[in-house]
Amino acid sequence: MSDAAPWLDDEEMATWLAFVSLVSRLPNALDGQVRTDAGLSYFEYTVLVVLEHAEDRTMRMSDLAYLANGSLSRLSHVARRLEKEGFIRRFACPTDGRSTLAALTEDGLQKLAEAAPGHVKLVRALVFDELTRDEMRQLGELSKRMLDRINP
Amino acid sequence: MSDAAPWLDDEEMATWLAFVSLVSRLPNALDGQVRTDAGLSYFEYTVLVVLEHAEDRTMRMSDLAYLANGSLSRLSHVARRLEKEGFIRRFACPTDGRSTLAALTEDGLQKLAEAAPGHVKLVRALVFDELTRDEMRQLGELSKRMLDRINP
DNA sequence: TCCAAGTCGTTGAATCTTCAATAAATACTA
DNA sequence: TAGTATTTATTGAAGATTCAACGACTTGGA
Repeated sequence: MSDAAPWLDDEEMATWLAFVSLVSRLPNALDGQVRTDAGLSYFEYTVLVVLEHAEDRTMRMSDLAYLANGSLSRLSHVARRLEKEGFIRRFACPTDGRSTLAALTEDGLQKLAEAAPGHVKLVRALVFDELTRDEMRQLGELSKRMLDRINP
Repeated sequence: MSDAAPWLDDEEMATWLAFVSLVSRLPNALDGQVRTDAGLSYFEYTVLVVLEHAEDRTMRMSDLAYLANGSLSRLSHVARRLEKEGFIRRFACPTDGRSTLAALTEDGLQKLAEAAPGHVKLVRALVFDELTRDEMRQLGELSKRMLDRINP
């Protein structure tokens, strides 16, 4: 902590204000759509989407939490709710007694179908319709680099 | 809602996965630093920063909520905590009886000083150190455009 | 002026998330 | 192999956020 970082200059500050505002507001926008269309939070929706693309639509809780961008504890609480509603089921992992596997049910798959079209439409409207192909690639590139900094 | 949006192609999907992951994780990273350095949530910190830059370090609750990227209700709850701790004070607006003004106190200013250096350092480490000048400008540009889509 | 409609902020209840503690199983090491 | 350290997941309590309802005030039009 000994070395002080220089403060942001005007251009950096303008960039930061816009970017941090985007980062704060985009999740709310996504959440609102999914909640309206399917009665799920965006995190719950993400959990179901990740499971949908997993092999056998099944995944370890730890891995699911990581891919859904949430903590294991958060997932555990949410999984209880999702299981209670019948969208997923949980069972012990046969090869590692510590692990729990979560699987998407048919009801969960159907729930996804309710939210997905509206979600794609919103993502297009808010993000992709605004970008050229090159800008889109660049956004992905920059995002990956920043992510690498965030993750250990 | 009649027209269906085409699903994302591979490049779009890869971009979206990275971007949405970033958007989900960056707030947590920022929150952790501010919480460690000053015992504030990132939203609380943002509220103080916005006030710091306001005229007379004073601002209407509504405007403050907007600029801090939160709902008015959220701000109202947080303002109670911040006021209790002595970092801000609230008083009736003299020109509009409906409004409340919030002002940063000396203690609040000092609290900011505890968190700011670490915050700049982290923002640099996670975002700006990773980008060239042109990429930085581009990120700001794209962020602004997406924000315009989100806001009404 | 008076009333209806709109704006501004707060509040309490319900919901969600985090944090720390715990339990159970596996991996490592001497 | 015994003992310790790690990994995995869940839980309950504390804290934070959202939502809907409310009260107080202002604005605009009849």
